Amino acid sequence: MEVLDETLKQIHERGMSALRIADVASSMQVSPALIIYHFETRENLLVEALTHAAERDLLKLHRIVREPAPPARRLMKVLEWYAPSGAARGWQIWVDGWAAAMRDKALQKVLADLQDRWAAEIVGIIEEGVAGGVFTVDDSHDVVTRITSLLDGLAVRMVVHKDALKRDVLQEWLVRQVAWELGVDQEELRSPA
Amino acid sequence: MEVLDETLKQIHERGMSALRIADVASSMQVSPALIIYHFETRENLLVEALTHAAERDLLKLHRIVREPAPPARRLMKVLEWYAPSGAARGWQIWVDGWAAAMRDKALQKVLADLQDRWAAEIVGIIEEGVAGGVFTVDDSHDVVTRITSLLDGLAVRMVVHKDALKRDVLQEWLVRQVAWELGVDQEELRSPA
DNA sequence: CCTAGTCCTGAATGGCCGTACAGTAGATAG
DNA sequence: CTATCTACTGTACGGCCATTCAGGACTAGG
Repeated sequence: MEVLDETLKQIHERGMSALRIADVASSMQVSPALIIYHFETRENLLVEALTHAAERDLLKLHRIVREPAPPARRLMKVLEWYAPSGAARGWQIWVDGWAAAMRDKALQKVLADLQDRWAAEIVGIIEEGVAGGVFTVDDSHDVVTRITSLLDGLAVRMVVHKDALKRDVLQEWLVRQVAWELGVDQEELRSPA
Repeated sequence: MEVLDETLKQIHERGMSALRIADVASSMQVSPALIIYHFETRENLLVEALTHAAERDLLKLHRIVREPAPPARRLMKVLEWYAPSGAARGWQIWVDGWAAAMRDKALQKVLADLQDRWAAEIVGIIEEGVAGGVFTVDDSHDVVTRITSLLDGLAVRMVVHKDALKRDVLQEWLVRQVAWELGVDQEELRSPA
């Protein structure tokens, strides 16, 4: 949906709480009333926009997970893609989303679903690796929670305190952590030149 | 300051972006104009409130750091206190703060200072431990960034997706991570019964 | 006393914005 | 051709809220 993309763009620029229907409408060259016509309320627009963003991310994630490549390779690809880059476009939205979700059940559900499906995909990769004898884990779900939590925390540092953390350092630390969690050598995870 | 405490309470209840001067004023039984009289603008009130919260946390932190106890003990005490509990009162404010700070330089500075001073205190403990031969680290500053990032990420899960993560599991994982980072045995970190 | 300063108030002001509503234009179908 | 439906618009309502302003009250210093 065009409107949802524009809404996400506006959220990225102004922040979720400052999103104005009038802005979205004028960017799309339609009347504000039309937005309400389709989405009923501003709240609802926000929820659908985040859902849309989540769905898009999950699609991309799924594509990587399906690729024909060894688990280690795919896992690192996922993490590389998920990790914030300079603009960190996607991340700003999630941080905004966390803040909003603390007081909004609908958003809470959207984020919880996103989180669950994310975790499930990664758990999948890891269990493939375990089955193939390359990874050794205690509880793959816990491992995923820990790895993604670390990533979230590091991402906050990049997004909030701009460039307090370089992207390649983040990447490096991620490799280190993953190697430890999965009982493999860091070299096996590093992407080939 | 009374007003700042009340402001923090309101932020906690309604969220930063929804804070209304009128609410703070009426809770304090004064006129809204008085708030503006003292703080000039709403923005400014928010910045000062967060600064106040940061200062309060840093004071508490410093008290723990100064205690006469082995470094390992003090480090765990700090992390136990910083970790979110059920209500997670403090944490909600920081998540809100992150979101707001992404678009507000003044807040960015407040949070960056808080972060730096936090890190510095913990680095202090770790270096004591290293000097005493109990800890082994590569770069103590990096270690702190990693540990606190993990904590932030786990905290998000507790605060946003309420109770998707039990407090004692979080604690457990923290011990695990710290033990690894500092090259000590987990048992040496666990708090004595 | 008087002056000046500080703290505080009530009552506007001004602007913003989500939302409701009544209605238009165009397409579709019977 | 008519009736209906859908997508859409302009306009206006209604409320909310930060901020301003013109003072009032109380204090302290001279």
